[in-house]
Amino acid sequence: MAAPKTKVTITDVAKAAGVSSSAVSYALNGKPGVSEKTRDKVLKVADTLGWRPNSAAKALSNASSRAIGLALTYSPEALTVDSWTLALLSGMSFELEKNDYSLMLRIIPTGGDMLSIHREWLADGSVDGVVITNVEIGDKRIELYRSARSMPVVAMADPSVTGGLPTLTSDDAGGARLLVDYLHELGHTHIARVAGPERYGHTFSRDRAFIEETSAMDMRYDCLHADYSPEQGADCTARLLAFGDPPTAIVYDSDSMAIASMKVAAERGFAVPEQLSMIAWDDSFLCQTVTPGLTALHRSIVTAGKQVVPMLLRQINGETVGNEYEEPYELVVRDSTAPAPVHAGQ
Amino acid sequence: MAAPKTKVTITDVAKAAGVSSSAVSYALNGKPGVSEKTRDKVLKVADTLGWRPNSAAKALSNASSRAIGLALTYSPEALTVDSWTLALLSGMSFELEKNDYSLMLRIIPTGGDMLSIHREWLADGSVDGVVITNVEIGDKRIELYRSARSMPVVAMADPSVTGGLPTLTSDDAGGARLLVDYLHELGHTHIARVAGPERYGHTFSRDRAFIEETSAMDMRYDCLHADYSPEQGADCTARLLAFGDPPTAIVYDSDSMAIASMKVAAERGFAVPEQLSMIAWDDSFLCQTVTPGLTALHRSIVTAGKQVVPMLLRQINGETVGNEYEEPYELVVRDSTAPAPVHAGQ
DNA sequence: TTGTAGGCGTTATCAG
DNA sequence: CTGATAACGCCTACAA
Repeated sequence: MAAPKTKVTITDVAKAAGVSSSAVSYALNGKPGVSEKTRDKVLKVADTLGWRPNSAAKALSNASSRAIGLALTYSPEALTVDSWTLALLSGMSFELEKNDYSLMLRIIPTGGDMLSIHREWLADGSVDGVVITNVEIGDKRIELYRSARSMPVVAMADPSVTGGLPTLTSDDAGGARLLVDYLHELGHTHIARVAGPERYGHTFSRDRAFIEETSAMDMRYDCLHADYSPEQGADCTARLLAFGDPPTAIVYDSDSMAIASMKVAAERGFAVPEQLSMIAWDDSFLCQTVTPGLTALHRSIVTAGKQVVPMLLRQINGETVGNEYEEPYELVVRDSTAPAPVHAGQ
Repeated sequence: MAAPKTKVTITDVAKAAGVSSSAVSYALNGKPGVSEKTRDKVLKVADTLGWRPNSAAKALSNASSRAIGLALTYSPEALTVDSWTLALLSGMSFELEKNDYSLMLRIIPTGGDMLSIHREWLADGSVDGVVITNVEIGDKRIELYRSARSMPVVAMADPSVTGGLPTLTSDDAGGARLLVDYLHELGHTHIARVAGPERYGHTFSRDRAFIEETSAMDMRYDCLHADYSPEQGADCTARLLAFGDPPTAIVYDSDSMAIASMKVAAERGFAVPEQLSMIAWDDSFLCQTVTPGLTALHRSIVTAGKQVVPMLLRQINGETVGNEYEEPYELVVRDSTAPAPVHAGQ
């Protein structure tokens, strides 16, 4: 077959088929208003001519771009190993492809002007819907979409920070309780956590749940906040272990911080898990491949990505959607956790 | 400020400013043909009205979408930790944002119909340019874009498989030589490699360079091909170590396979690096955080991503671009490599 | 310097 | 069942 010369339009097809352009449009879109015979002819001609709808013209006419937007923040250090982002992209893409939608991805440096991207999307019609992640407390994006009310949105966050926008929530408080209770059962009375950035809503949810649950269990709880980067994770661990009375277990808000910290523990002479238990919040292949295997709080980000898309599509379709919840967290016990060490003299 | 009611168009601005729509267009695009006074007025009105150009209309009118396309393949297992992909996305996004371009990302399952995505892009005008990665030998995409000649493209691959399309190449052969020579100097005479999928052009380049260089150095060289997944990486390692006469050094085509294999080596009783040296092709934070630290062949994928975008933009701009080369590989020696073990009795 | 008119490719309306 | 015709919002000759 010959390469299609240039762009072939619906008018070309109409001309070649000897019908009007509207007949072609009907035929091509499987709509009534055209005879079977004409339809077949048009389809055949369109095929041989290699016609494809022009996306811009379609978008202009329908006021729909068949794309959804995702704007992420880029932290040069932390991103290199961020399995979360990639899993989300995969999950979303899987559902988007099924529905003939594309993903408009924008990644900007941390601290960049993300809000203007959303303003653009809100006004220029280049996306039919938007997913918001890493929602901060008092997040401007929430306010923006809330006041506009014209753009399908799903926020992946705790409902307490999404101001009534459709939300997909992971049970962070439940996860925190799961971890605290597990460590409590192992006899730990002093635990610590290296958390994600304090400004994020999910970090806050976890913070609060940890405090509540440890206090209910009468455990001592220390918490340091980092940016998910291996470096800061390791730093925080070093600080925690330098205490006169260091914790006997540390929970990390990301697998990368946990893994980077294993080396620190080893260097400081803390045997894992005998003297120090370590747990990663969010599981990945790394947790199972590292030695000792890292006990982790598991959830499927891919599944969350798959879940968020239909919520968007339903809105685009004019339906109202409420909040949904991700699969619950699940504790995967490996080799990095053990009963609390018995202090000499106790 | 009040939330902009609905979409505000150029005509609305014209009406509000009391001028014609073309005057508005000129003013907004900074083109001559309008007085300073009018321009200022228009700009002011547009701003207060919250006008933003409609992307579809603009695209239709200019035949330009200000988006570039990237279609990737999704392997549920391998993707979870693929730092390569994310680094590429970051690098590309960084440059794209600077130039006011978006990234159209499509991820499909391995074995899916990627070609039809490209046919779509070629015909529907939804992207102004395309980046092709993981080029296979005899890749249909190359043929497609070569015969169409209408779409700006950059292939990230070896020029030998890109059929004359503009190409960004990493010096895979050079990297291979670097590794072989390094291991040779350490006294290794029998090395192995767990490579990526055989169908990829870059795998082939490495394969050939390894064979040539090891043969020149009079070294024995074994090679197994895997899919970059930790599982297959570990499997291959197990097989290699089960030989009666196992290699004393193994090179992995991805950091994830290398890391997953460290556990296998330990289980089989191979001390790293004393009895077995391990090297990862492509460096990441994981390599330095793991114990022992993994010696790695380093390159900046982020930089490559940054490099590929201008190549595309220049083409979009009508310029002709040739092949370019990524920064050379650099060997980062850590703790997983050592002189070849001396055999008992030698 | 300004405004009018036509085109970009589709979809949708409304006569025939 | 068909085929003009008018949007969609922007750009750009071309006239005034």
